[in-house]
Amino acid sequence: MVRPEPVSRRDRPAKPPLSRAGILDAAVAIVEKEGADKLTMRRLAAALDTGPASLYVYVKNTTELNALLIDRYLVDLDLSWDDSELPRARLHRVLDDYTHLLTRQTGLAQAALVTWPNGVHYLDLLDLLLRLLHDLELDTTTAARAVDLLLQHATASAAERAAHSSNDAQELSDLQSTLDAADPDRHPTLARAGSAVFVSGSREERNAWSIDVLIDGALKQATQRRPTEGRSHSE
Amino acid sequence: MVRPEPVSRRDRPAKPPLSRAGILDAAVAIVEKEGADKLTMRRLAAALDTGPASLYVYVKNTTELNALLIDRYLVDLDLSWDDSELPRARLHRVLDDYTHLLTRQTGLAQAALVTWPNGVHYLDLLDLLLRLLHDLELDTTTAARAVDLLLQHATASAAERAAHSSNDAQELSDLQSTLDAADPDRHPTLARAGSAVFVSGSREERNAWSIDVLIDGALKQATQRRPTEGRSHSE
DNA sequence: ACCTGAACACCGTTCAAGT
DNA sequence: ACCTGAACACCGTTCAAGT
Repeated sequence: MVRPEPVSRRDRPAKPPLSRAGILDAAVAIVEKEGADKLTMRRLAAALDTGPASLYVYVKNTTELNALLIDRYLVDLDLSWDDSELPRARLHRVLDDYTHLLTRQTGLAQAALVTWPNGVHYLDLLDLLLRLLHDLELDTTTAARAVDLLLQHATASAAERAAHSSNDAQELSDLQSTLDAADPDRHPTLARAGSAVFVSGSREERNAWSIDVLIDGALKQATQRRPTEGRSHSE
Repeated sequence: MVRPEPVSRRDRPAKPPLSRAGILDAAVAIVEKEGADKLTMRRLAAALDTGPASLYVYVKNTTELNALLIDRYLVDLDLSWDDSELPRARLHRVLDDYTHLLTRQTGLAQAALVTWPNGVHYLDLLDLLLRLLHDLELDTTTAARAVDLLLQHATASAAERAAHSSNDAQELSDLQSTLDAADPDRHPTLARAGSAVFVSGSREERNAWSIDVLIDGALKQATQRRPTEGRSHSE
């Protein structure tokens, strides 16, 4: 019974001690090289030349790992704002950037949807969004809710795109043919509209449209609140 | 070597032959009893008293299984509409129902987010939504996009709720404490707003607010288009 | 032709035992 | 005290072989 020779211990000069930062670096390397869906506790441990159990000393579970990873990615986001750019345009840009960031790696957006990113870079993003919405004359409560809605949309869009564009996803034609199966008697409105309307425009254009809808809708909500501004006696 | 006696063959009278419908029934039973996250090919096969390989004769993969299952659940949705109910109110009700349906079982919403439901009941839902939006004077293109946006919001909300409320999710307090960690120098807007604004109001109220934002935003978009109505020469 | 046992290639998490 | 080998309890999917 020949045991495989233990992988040479001298290759890396004294395998560095584990640490949150080191684990995160290795995680990024895996995501970059193999995609976020290949980031597993076992692979991560293997990359760090240890057993999976060791990771649990530094990271509570997979959910926490994902939350940390997302924040780590957020550092790449451009969050500067000089007033030469109109707030609405800046809003579009940062949300596009955010969506792109999450789309780059399959699985990252998925994680972001069900995970509150945990870290300072996420707070940076929230701060900028709030600032921009304030600049559009939204009150604090409305702005906070709008931030929620805008980020939810950006994240969900990224998750959808990543899911549909990769591996064993459904084909776009599946949706088409489902829609074409609309029975004019049972689905008159749908049949009259035609399946084409659901895929009209480019992804970028649709996305920009959605962001404007969200902003305008929030603005309307803030306006309705305006009359009661001085002191809110009703409601 | 004592083989375990084969589980009695006479318990169920002549194990019924497999079929798409039978598989789906068994899937619903599992989801109902153990939650959608426990629905796996292997468990499903076990429930049908066969090996997992057999399922692949009727279902392409897990993604297709989920798509079929979601449509199967959609049958419970109330899609009637008599004009005694204002279109906006009806819109709220059907979207609430849809969110509830997906929230009931962890994992169902997750699947819906990355999977186009496949079947006639989904078309029924689309038809009603389109009809209601037309009634609010939206043109077909705007209505179709609004449908997308409304369903995306409903699905994402359900996924978030299901994820955060169950099993090994992050605590709500995690978000609170992340927000409270806002450094007044680095995150002035956030710190001034306070962490409370991000969790103001009940879930139902926040949800209703979001739906109104989406509807109003879409209405604005449709209005802007109105001037060019007769024939669209520009753009 | 239709079905499936068994195998392949993985997972996350825990805990007793080692240093 | 800190770390981890090995085990526990699972996954989805394929394919050669059986009826």
